[in-house]
Amino acid sequence: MTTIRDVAQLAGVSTMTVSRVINRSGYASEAARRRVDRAVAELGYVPNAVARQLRSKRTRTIALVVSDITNPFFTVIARGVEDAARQRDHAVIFVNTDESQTLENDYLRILMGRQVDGVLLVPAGNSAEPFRLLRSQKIPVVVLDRRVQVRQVDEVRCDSEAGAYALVRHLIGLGHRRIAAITGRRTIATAVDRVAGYERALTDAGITHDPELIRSDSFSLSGGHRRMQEILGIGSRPTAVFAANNFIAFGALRALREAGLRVPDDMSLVTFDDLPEGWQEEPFLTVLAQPAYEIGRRGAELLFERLEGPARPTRRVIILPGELIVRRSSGPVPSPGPRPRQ
Amino acid sequence: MTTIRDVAQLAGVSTMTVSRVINRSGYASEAARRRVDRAVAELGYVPNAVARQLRSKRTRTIALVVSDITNPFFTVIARGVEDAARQRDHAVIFVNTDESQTLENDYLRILMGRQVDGVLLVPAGNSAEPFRLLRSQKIPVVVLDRRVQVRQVDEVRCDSEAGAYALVRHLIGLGHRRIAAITGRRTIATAVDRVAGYERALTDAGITHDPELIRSDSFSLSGGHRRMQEILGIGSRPTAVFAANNFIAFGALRALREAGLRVPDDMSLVTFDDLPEGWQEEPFLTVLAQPAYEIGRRGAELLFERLEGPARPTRRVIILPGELIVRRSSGPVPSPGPRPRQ
DNA sequence: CTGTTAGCGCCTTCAT
DNA sequence: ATGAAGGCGCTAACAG
Repeated sequence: MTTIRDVAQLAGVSTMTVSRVINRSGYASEAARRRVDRAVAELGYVPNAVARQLRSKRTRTIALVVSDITNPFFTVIARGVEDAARQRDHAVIFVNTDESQTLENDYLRILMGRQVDGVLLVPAGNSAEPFRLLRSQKIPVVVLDRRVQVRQVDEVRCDSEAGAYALVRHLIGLGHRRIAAITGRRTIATAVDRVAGYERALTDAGITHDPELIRSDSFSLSGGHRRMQEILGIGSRPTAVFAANNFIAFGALRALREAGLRVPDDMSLVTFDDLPEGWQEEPFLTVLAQPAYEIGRRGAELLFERLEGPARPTRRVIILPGELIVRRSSGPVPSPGPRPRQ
Repeated sequence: MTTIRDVAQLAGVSTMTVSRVINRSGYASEAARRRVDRAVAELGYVPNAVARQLRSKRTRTIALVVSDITNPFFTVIARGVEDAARQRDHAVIFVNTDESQTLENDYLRILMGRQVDGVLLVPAGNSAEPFRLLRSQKIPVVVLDRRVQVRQVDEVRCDSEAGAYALVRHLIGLGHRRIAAITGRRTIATAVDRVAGYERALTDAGITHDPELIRSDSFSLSGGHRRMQEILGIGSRPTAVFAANNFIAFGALRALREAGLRVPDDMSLVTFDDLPEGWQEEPFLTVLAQPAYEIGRRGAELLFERLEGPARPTRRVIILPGELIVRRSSGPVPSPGPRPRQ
């Protein structure tokens, strides 16, 4: 490995001069500059960032902690984060917690050890522990996607309550009055907020909500599938379903198809989360598209602001609007009478 | 920040003893061990990995360089890499090159500076330059997904030629004889290999291939869309299309729908790459599913083997089989005569 | 079993 | 404009 000393030797100057030339800091004569540049090129010298980090106490590295990078929503967030980080010459370490608080905790300790400058976190639970941990080492954190109980933590997310409201109001506009909701675990704030928006839409329309129509499970295919089956089993079926995320929606869709029901002819279906163009053949679901890329990008920028000027004690919460995209999965209430299937 | 010295002081031992206890290396009396553990807990001490890295010359960090993490194929690879890395206590730095060789080069230099122990690379081009660069710093590299001209580089990928062969043979089995192919830029080996498999399948079936039916463009929605439109414009239309990846397939599908053609009634469509369950409503395309997770996982494992025993000079190439999944987008040849639409 | 010494590669500080 | 000394936090190597 070639070090700054090798360069200094070849250029016939001290290591300090090399350092100054490389970092464009301080003075250096034109002659010295040229000789150093030549030596650097000749040796193929690349400064050792680790040594630099040890000296400067900054790693120019941030971490993105999500539940599963395989979820398209988080993937797009990751891309937003990466683009913002590149602009500021920072690297990004990604980790997946699989929604496990234990794993999250383990990872945060590792990341702290690695001296990351900041953390973008999609919290696996609603504990304050991770924030205490990070604060104990003075590592700034920005929470993405989820609302959190902890005070004094910056957040960037989509407005879940308003988004759910828009989706359900759309259904009500189509004439639906019995509308089911399938949401995630109530320990995750988004699951709660989306139900809140759903309930407010019903209330505003003068519809009393039937607790039997609200189901909670994991934000997963199997969760959506299971709860949709349950809903199909109850006495007076709803005519529409609001799914709290894309996985739940696909699970529900599967259950509907298995039951021989057509969407939207027999049942309307709307959901949170759109898929990026290119990941779907022909968009079909009426969705509330979250600005995932922006959540990532702005989250990272908020973090960089903290890193550069830590003297800004005020907490910041950025709530981005979602976009209602009406497609073919939502339609008018099916006419009563004999079911249209044989 | 609390350092190893603080711990040593509180525990009343030397820093070396603390180091030994923390790393479970060398001897330490039960008493010393207990006192150190207590001190560590009391101070909330987290060892500084950066200092460790500087000393030990190993960062326990690998990099994954892909074109775009937003592509589901790479996302799943990333997950495979991350899981393998976690098992070995390594962190992963992700970067996106957007298929730009310049960006790739810039990133590799940055990663070298950060002293990553190894690199998993999906090369943006077919230049040998990145490999020279990495070799100059003795950083092991494993190439994922793509075949590369450079000797002595480990590779893990799916068998593109055989996969294309299987897809096209499937079409031939359905009776198709005029089959178009839309592939990516010929600078990328996978684009070439997939056409080779396509051609071999035709040849084996005694079909002379019409160069007019082979189109090359970027591996993108717009590429697939544009080339499909062209193909629809030629004199004697094909009855089936082989798309070389999922983006091309979706672009082609869009062009077909815009032209009022139904799949598979008017035209069959098959493609490389499946979407993970949960990202699609109801799987529709006949695909050659690549084992993306395995590509990532085994690529990382190959890299770790190199890192642990660098005394294995032989090059290794792991070629994983894809899986043909027949769905509804491929069907028999449409009967001739008046077109079925108005 | 434990401690001392030295130095990883770089940059801050202070001289010159 | 340039260089020498020193140290970031940790651990190899070598004493004891």
